[in-house]
Amino acid sequence: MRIATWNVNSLKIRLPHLLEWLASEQPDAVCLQETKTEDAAFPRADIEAAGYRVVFSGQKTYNGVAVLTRAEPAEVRAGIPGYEDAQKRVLAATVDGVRLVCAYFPNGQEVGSDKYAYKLEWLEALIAWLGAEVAHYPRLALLGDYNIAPEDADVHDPALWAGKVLCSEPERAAFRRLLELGFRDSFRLFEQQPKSYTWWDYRMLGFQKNHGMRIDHILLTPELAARCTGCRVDRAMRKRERPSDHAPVIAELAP
DNA sequence: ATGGCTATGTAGCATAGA
Repeated sequence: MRIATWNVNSLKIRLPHLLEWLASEQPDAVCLQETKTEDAAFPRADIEAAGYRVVFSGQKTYNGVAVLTRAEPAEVRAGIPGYEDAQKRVLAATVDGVRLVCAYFPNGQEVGSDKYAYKLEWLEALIAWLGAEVAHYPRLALLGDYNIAPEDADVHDPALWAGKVLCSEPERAAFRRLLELGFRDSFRLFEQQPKSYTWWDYRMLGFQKNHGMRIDHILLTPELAARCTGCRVDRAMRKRERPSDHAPVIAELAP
């Protein structure tokens, strides 16, 4: 089973990229973030024509998540239970015996800002919820744009980013707390190229210079990690005209 | 040091992203 996550930075703009990528990579399940699309305007027909079922939770302009699956999804739930949030950031579904949680973590803007406080509060709610979920779903994958670079090795210029949003200690501590729930970082289960990133700034030739960060992740419960045979960043679509600033991350799970 | 792009909403810029 091939599962993937991709922050598309507007599904409307990126739909041609997505359809081409689905055809070439043939994933069994895909979690999308930043669809920026209201549910009424979601391009369901195009995605179904490509051979996927799709569920989504979106809003105008900001945020928005979707889960595409080859098989019929079950137990579809939007949001973090008990955490009221107008921002559409979380969507969960079960497919092929795997509980998929698609998440678009808050950016946080700047350490000390209101948005940063919201990010930390949101992280608390997520961790509390997932602590219970992993007991209920031993085969759970948390896929998404975490907006956290877990280690300095995940940042092209750690000195420049030290203590800043995406790299601050409270954010990294939250990531470690996810690991303490038993999650494994699928990317780090395998030997990888140094300076592997998933996001590059549109400005200043960020991609061409590989000035990036690894902020999109696939975390797996131990049972799924034991089945994981590979994880990679797919940079191909980032090289195209009008790309998303994020590249997809793809993990392979043995039956 | 800042921000250089990109997307959206909406009609000339403001906001947000990371």
